[in-house]
Amino acid sequence: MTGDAHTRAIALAAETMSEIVAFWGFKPSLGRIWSLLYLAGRPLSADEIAEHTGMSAGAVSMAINEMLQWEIIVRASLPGDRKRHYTAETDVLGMIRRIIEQRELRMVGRAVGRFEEALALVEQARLERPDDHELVVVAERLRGLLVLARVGYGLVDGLARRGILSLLPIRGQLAGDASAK
Amino acid sequence: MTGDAHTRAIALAAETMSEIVAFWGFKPSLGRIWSLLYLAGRPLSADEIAEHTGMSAGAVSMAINEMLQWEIIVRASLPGDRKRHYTAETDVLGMIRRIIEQRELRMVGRAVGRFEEALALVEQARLERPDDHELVVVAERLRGLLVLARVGYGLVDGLARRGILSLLPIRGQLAGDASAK
DNA sequence: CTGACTTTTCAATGCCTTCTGAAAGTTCTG
DNA sequence: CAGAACTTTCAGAAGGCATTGAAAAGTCAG
Repeated sequence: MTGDAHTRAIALAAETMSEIVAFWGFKPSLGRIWSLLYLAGRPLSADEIAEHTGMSAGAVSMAINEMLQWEIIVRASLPGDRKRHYTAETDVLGMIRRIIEQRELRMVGRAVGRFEEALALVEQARLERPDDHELVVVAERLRGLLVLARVGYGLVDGLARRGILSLLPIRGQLAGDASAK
Repeated sequence: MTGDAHTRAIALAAETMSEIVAFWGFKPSLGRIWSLLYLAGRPLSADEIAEHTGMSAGAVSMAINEMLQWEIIVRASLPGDRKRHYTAETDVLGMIRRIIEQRELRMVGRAVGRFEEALALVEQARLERPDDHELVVVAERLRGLLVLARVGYGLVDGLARRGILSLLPIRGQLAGDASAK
């Protein structure tokens, strides 16, 4: 890592964020770009982003549009410049809430539906072969998965509705700095 | 999807689980194999797994060892058979707790450390150039990220210690079936 | 100890996702 | 409305990751 402390700090934060969002299922470059915009503190144009990240103009364009869709960044019209500029959405908790609502909730919901479908298939098979003990086991375990998936759905739904911070109360005591800033 | 209802049900559940675990950052095949073992309700050998999933013996071996490490499946010695057999761990909540503890907690912890490092770099740069307003903005925002990361760490840590179900109380009312089974 | 059977290892392969580079499309200015 | 500036699109390239296939290692019964 080269450059002055300022540059290195931004690179380090961007790299960290890229890993976090990759872990969370997004392209790493989205995290890098968001960090760049967030820490720049002013609107940047697509080619400034390309320059700082080393990405091609095409890749930057695609990343920007993906992030606009998630409302993770925002367009900022800068007077006197024909280029479009972008700033990072700063309400990180809101971003997380939105993503949970639009992505995780959908995924868990689909899982619930598929487990229900699988269970229905087994119950149907049981009607035809009531004495098959194996089917009893499968049905029982599928019911277990289904219950779990439904509980998960309820949790995610609650998170999406109330926001991540609704989790904090359960922790009893929260580290002092959590309410700073 | 072909075969009788029983077979299709298992395939559907396995596919669903493979997507869930893939989403969660594991290889899809781990989810498929776990489902297979979970729904089989009896110990299966490596080649039975290979047969049902269509994977090669090598891939099955690697998947099995990865799952044994996470304690997601368990070895079961079957008398009279030289092959090793495996069963699925059935305590799904315990599995989740373990994974959160060993993986998510580590990752969030690393993020905290890296944001601290980045902030330290910026503070150092500020000593040299106290009038650089840009550095003030960067430092302030980095502090924001750091606070968030620390709160996240606290949350994940709480989850790992108390288990996922510690989240349920916050939901006020829980769907009736959550405490079934 | 031997040979058969089972599991592990790992280089080569194929697959899938993301990025590049350039052409096409769009928007703005004069 | 012409031309320049900027953005988007997309076919192909690159790279990363999981799987294959076969050889090596390990295990067990007799």
